[in-house]
This record gives sequence, structure tokens and C-alpha cells, in this order.
Amino acid sequence: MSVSNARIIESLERAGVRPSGARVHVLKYLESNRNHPTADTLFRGLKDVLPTLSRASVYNTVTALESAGLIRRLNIDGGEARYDAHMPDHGHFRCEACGAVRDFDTDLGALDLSALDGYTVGKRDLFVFGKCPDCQKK
Amino acid sequence: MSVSNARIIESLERAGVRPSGARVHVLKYLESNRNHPTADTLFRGLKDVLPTLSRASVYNTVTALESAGLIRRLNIDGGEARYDAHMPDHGHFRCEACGAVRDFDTDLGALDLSALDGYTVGKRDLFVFGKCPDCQKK
DNA sequence: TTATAAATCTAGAACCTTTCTAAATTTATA
DNA sequence: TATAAATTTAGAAAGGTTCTAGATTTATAA
Repeated sequence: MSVSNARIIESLERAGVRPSGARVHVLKYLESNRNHPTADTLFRGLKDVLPTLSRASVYNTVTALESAGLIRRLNIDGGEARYDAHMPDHGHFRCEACGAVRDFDTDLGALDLSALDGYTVGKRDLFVFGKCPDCQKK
Repeated sequence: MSVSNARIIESLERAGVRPSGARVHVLKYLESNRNHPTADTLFRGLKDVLPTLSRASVYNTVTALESAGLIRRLNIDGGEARYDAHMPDHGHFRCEACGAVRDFDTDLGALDLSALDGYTVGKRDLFVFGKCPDCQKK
């Protein structure tokens, strides 16, 4: 396990979120699995360590973590939301063949947002769609 | 009315889509209203001109228009999809206070996608969130 | 400790958006 | 005018998320 509970608890507390069991394990899962899981993937993936976890708690938890700025919610298509604990700016690529979502490095700061003069600018999402190398072979 | 039916029908036919009543009026609505309506807004906004229109037809129609490359579907948050007939590359700004979505000009071609070497790159979505000037005053 | 209050969690109902289904209607073709 | 194909309709169904009320857990105070 590359992420220690102590560090998870520390970042929760620093963000002003009480480190309940659900929060610790959801954040830990997201920091250990960079594959942008859905709420359902989190729910099923955490059953072992949190047998009494409910779906509602998964939603409560990701909402709390997002509000605290610890994770981001990705609405990359019309289906299930995905969650990402990797906070530095980056883009998301989604393969239209296999559905996988992966991060890619790019400088969103280079974008020209001068057309938004007078607007407060907060978070940015860059989604790129296409076909991943594996799916191109098929 | 700034968009003539004849021109709408022409672009539908050029895109290989049969110009049924629903298709003509949905596309016309989207070309005349650049406010990124939802399916429900389309449904209610077209009641006058298409009294028998059903919700299912709205969905069928926007799906057909999107497949034909005439409009794009925006999944900018977890709620309702929005539709946009303005096809040149541009960004979308969404005000977190009033919920309005508006286009803004920016050069998405300037983005560094070199991290996606080996990937086929198709459509791109840039979503920026913040507060519009009107909402900042309140 | 023990009592009390506050926060969190649970299970399932409810809700909202979208898709599906089967029948009806419309449009094109012969 | 008849036949076939495409489109549309209304409502049911599905999928994902939020809500609700009660139970549990955690923090605070005596």
C-alpha cells in the first residue's frame, strides 16, 4: 500500500474534513487508484474494507471531498460521474471504444481566456475524445 | 426569423439526414437560440410549432443531428445535457451562480496534446466554471 | 465515566433524465 | 393506390443520484 492512512487522515484534517472511516477509505482508494472510478466502482471496491458502506455514503463522501478541494468530479459524458484525486491541472482523455478515462499532462494555463474578461474563472475541464492505442489495433 | 427553413433543410440533406418536421424545427431552434437549451427546453419551446412533439422525439432528433455532425451535445455537469449548433471550436463557460452556459472564443488548437502521442484525437470539450459579471454584482 | 448533542451513516424510497418498446403515423417507392 | 420503410408517439422502464427518517458513531460536557 503506497498511501498510508496517517497521510490520508492528515490531508483530510488539513482540509477541514473529519476523517471518518468512509472518508479515509474513499480518499485512499482514489489516491491509490488513478483510473477515475465511478461511484459504483468505489462502492464495490470498498466492500472488503467497509462492509457496511452504503451507496448513499459513497455519494455523501465524494461530495464532501469535492467541496473540500481534495478530489474532483468528472462529468465526462452523460453517464456516471467519475472521481479523481489527482489535483494538479491536467486533461482527461476518454477512449470512445473501450470507455477508459486517463489523465494526460497539458498546460491548461496556456489557454487564452481573454474572451472571459469580467468573469471569475475557477475550475477548468478539458476532455479529449478519441481512440487509445490498444483499441486502434482491433 | 434569421434562419430560413430552406437553409435548414439544405444542411440536413447535405449531412444525409432526412428533413422531417422534428429535425427541421429542432435544428432551426438551435441555430436561432445560442443559449444551449436542454432537451426539456427544446420540448417546451417547440410545442407551439410542433404540438404533437414527444420527449422521445426530441432525444431521437438531437441524437440524429449529433451523429450527423450538425450539433454537439454538452455534458457540462451531472444534470441535463445541453445542445449547441455552433460547430466551430470554442470553449464553454458555465456560471456556478445562475447556471447559464455561454460560448467563448478560444483557440483549442493551441493546446499541447503531445502527451497523447499514439492516440487518435477527435472532439475536444473545454469547460470553464466561474461567476458571470451579473452574478458577481449580487 | 456518563449524558447529551452533533455529525455521520444506512437502507430504501423518490426523483430526474434518458432510453426502450410497441403501436401509430408519416413519408417514400412501386 | 398499395406497400414498405422511416419516423414519431406515449408511456413504461432503466440508470444514476439525491432525499428521508431513523440508527449509529463521534465529540463535548458534566
